[in-house]
Amino acid sequence: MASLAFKLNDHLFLKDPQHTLLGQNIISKSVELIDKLGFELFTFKKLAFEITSTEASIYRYFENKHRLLLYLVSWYWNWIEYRIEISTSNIHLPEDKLKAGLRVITDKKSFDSSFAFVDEEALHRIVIAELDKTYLTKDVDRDNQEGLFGGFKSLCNKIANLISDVGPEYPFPNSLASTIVLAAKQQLFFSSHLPSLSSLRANSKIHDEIYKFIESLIFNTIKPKSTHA
Amino acid sequence: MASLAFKLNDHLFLKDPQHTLLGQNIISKSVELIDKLGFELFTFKKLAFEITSTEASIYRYFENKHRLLLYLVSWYWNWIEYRIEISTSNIHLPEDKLKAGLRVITDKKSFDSSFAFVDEEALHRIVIAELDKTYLTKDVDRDNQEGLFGGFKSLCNKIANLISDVGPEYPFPNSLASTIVLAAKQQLFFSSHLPSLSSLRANSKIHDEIYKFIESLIFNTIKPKSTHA
DNA sequence: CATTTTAGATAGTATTACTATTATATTTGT
DNA sequence: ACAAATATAATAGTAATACTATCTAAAATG
Repeated sequence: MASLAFKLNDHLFLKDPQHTLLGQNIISKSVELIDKLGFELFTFKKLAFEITSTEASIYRYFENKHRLLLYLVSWYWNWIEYRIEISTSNIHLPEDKLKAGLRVITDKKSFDSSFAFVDEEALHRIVIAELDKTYLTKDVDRDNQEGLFGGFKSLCNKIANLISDVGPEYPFPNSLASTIVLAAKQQLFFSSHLPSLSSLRANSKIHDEIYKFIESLIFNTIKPKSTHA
Repeated sequence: MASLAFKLNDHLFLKDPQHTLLGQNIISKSVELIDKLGFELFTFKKLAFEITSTEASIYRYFENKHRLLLYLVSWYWNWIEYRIEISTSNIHLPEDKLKAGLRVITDKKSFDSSFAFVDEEALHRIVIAELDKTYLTKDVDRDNQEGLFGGFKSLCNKIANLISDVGPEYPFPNSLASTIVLAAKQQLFFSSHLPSLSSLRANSKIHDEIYKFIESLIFNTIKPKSTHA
């Protein structure tokens, strides 16, 4: 089994955790722990205990727990973009390319054996619950300058391009791209926790329902059929 | 000047802050302070210092700082809904009613003299930056049972109804409503902090731009023109 | 084999998010 | 007008958090 690694922005970590055993333990156990406790109750001390190491050792890899979260989230977006690349590479019709991309975004996430020490299902739940905390801080602008949101920006930009290929005249491709990427995760959350904020039911078909919601949103918006009808 | 008050869910507070001077000071100064420091760095100790009172006194009004945030956000959504009611009450055409509602959501927020001790402009910034923290917690389900998200749910429901009045056959009114309410604030944030995630420029016309983006999204989605063209 | 790198052990600090208790104002009902 | 209830202030205390610092041992590397 080939084990791949993403090249993430240097500022996300002090020492690249992908290269050492301790680093890989930090990643895999922090995913499990943040998923279980939520980011607020997650601490380096608890993580250290779980991997039978010490706080000080973890601080050698990550400046603080916010950077660790940024690292995980960034890894997630790299993974999504990589999956979109795979699933759109042999499609040529712009409409179908966009649809394939939307499928990746709205699909259920499950373990990807190319990345042995990451539980993608848990990581997806973390992104749903904690993504906004990565950029809704007083440090956004500084963090952005350091390139810490590169993964998310790159993915949204990719979707924006797919949108523009379908509807070159549509004036807001970037806004639409970020809106639907966020809407996909919001609707998943709402459907199971605040159901009155969603028209979708949290059952086995939920991912397909979200896809339909997003598809109708995008295609009707970028190619209002009346224009050429 | 008539001073109005909203009837907010009892569980949001221990003692209603609208009824006492100290309570009003807590509200008005916490808005200023959370806006300035961000929710993480905001503490009851700092707030107590600002209003020359004590931590213990503030704890008599609010169980903890999360409930205070929920209170402020809830107040905000009540205010928005109230403004939508005013601006749509004398409109009869469903399309125009929906448009008027969208205007309220996307418009620049400024001080409303009916509520003397609340700075709505600052409160709007708080909602943009901190809303997600109100429900993206491990306590969502419990908080939801207590009715703490009533304000947001009620507003989204109102928008969903306006949507259904325009397009009765559209299958996802609630999802669309929550999506656009959140998109409006996200785009405002992105346009000034992560501009590559938005097609809109953060200048004096930003609110009008956001309106156009949202309007095209909604109207094309709920009434795809081809259907009857 | 020497040296750099990596990790573990231990200790310490300011701050946070509370809880508890007591004392003193202020308001209210009669 | 006065007692009783309520509201607030003052003070103290606690477990936990998010770090920082230093020193030593082990392991990888050249």
